[in-house]
Amino acid sequence: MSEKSHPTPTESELEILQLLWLHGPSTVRDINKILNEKREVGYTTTLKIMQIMAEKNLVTRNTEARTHIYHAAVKEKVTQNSLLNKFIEKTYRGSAMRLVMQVLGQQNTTQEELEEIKKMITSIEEKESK
Amino acid sequence: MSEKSHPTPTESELEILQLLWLHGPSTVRDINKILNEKREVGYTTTLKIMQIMAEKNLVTRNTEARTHIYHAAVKEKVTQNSLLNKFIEKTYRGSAMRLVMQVLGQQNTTQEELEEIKKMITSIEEKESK
DNA sequence: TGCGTTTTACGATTAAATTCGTAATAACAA
DNA sequence: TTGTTATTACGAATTTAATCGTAAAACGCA
Repeated sequence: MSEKSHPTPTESELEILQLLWLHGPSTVRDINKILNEKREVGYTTTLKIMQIMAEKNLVTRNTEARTHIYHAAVKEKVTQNSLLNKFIEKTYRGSAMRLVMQVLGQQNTTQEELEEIKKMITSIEEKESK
Repeated sequence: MSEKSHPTPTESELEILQLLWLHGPSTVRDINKILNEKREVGYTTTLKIMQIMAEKNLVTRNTEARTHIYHAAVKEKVTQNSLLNKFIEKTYRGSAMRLVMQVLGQQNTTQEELEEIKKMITSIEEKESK
C-alpha cells in the first residue's frame, strides 16, 4: 500500500478535470461559469460533483478560506491512459492497432502530423532494436 | 431523410453487438451462453437488453419462428467510428493526434505493426499530394 | 392429452450518475 | 447593526442503464 486510490472519473467528472488541467486550480464558481458557456448547469450541481470528486480523491481542495480552491489530484496522461485502455478493450476488442488504423484512415491528418507520427515510430524502432 | 436512426449503444449493448459481429446472427440463448463464460448474467437480463436493442434499431430480429434470431443492424466500423469520435472529444479534447501519440507511446507495438502503420501513412500521403 | 421445458413479454426493482432545492453559515455593504 | 449575497453541506428527486421475477404462450414428448 502506498498511494491514495483514484477511481476512474465518470463523464461529468472528466469534464471538470479537463478544465482543472487546462486552467489550473479553480473554484466551483470558475468551473460552473465555464460549463455554462456550453450548456445550462446549476451551481449546486457543479458543487456537488466537485465534492464527490474530493471524496474520491480525484481532486484536493484548500478549505482554509471560505471559498474552496480545487486542484486536480490525478494526472491528465495517467487518467487518459486508463480510459484509453478501457475504451480499446470494449470498443476494439483489445486491439490498439485497429484503433490507430481507424483514426488514421478516418480523420484528415495533416502532413505535419504525419511527420510527427513518423518520428515517433522511428524513435520506437530505435528503442526496440537495442 | 432515409435510414433508420441508430443511437449509440450503451456498454452492455456494445458487448452484445461485438458478439453478433463476431459470430453472426444469434439467439438470446447463444449470446447469453457466451456472456456467462465471463460472468454470471441472467437469461432474462440478456433478453431484455436485446429487446431494447431491437426497439432502438441496433438489431433486427426474425420472429417467424418461436425462437427469435437477432442480427446486428449497425456496422462495426460505423459504430466504432462514432464511439471513437465521442471518446476523442471527451478524453482528448478533440485531438485525435494526441490519442495516436499516446497509444504508440504506451502500448508495445511490434515491428510488423509499425510497418503497417508506415504503409498506411504512405498511402495517405499519396492521396493528399494529389 | 397432459406435463415439463423453453421462450417471449412485461413490469418492477436496483444501482449509479446527475441534478437540484433548502438550510446554515460566512462575507459584505449600506 | 441589519439586510443582501455568496458559499458550502446535505439530502432528496430524477434519470438512465442494468437486472431480474413472473406469467403467458409455444413447443416437445411420453
